[in-house]
Amino acid sequence: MPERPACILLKGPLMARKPSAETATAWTQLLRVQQQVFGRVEQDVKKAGFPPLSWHDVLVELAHAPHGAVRPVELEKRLAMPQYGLSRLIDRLVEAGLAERRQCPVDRRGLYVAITDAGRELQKKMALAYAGAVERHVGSKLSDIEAVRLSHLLGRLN
Amino acid sequence: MPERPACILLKGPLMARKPSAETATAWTQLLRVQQQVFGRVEQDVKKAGFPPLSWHDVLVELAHAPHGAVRPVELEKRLAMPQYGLSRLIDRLVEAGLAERRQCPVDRRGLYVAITDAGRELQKKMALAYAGAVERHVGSKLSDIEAVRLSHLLGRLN
DNA sequence: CACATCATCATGCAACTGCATCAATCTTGA
DNA sequence: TCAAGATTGATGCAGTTGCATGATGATGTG
Repeated sequence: MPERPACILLKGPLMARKPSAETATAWTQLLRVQQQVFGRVEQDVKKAGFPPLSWHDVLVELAHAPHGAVRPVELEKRLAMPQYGLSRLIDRLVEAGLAERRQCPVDRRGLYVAITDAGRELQKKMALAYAGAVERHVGSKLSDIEAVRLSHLLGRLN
Repeated sequence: MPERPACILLKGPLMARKPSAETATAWTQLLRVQQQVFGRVEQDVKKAGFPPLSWHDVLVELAHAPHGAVRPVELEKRLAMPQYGLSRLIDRLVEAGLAERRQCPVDRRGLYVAITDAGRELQKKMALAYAGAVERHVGSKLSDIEAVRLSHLLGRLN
């Protein structure tokens, strides 16, 4: 079977096939619900006196890593975060005394970001507030079966 | 801003029940997948030379409203956008000649935001690029049945 | 080796966001 | 009617993000 012939219709912006109504609804729901639920969870955590959730994401990665240290490059991949965003997030963590930068012995371009004791402590406290908020805004609204189905459907988008 | 109901169980950080593993997975998937998919769609639209998707959201609301004009208060509700965010988004739309502010005859605090011809034109073109990107990044990855199930599960979180 | 290319991380700048607050107007209730 | 309070919208400020680019060190190739 020959390749689909190069189609002039696909060249310009007009080539786009339209999504079905079902797809459109799923798209808008995805945006809206994620925004709402994320907002509620982060608000709860902030109102408990904690920094943004992204701080926690990094601290968890560090806390669970051997020696409490990870290369930024590795964090970028694990957290799907842009390089400049991570660089500045590390700035803030360092500024707050929660992490420190160390020279990487094997690659002198590179770094290790290491969690401090204060970082570990904050991470543990924050995890409680975070978990509570997720339970309140997600766990209590879905059965485990539904949660699995949701994860699975979301996974198909990746 | 509505007060959160006082709940003694929510007072300390320690009271928080932890979410199940299923819930936790659903939460992380929700964040990750939404971020990824939204990023891809918005990138596609931007690379086609269009402004952010939020512009489109407002333009669509305006375009479909009677007389092409809506009160900001109404937009806030429909788009679930914070008041100051919308106020500034309107600034940008006006600045770009896509909308204009008009005095509201029935409430002198209020406004009407009205779409311009240029706004209608952009909205139409943008809708094509937007629809194409959604079809590419969402529609093509889910059957309609799955999309309905996804919408339904997401709806339970709201 | 010498050079071009790539990988890693930082940063200047403009745009955007969140928060608090202000100004103007409307609504309510004694 | 009038004062207290609520609603509507804008804005100053600090913090954050996106984009492009720079600086430095690694890697690969002739």
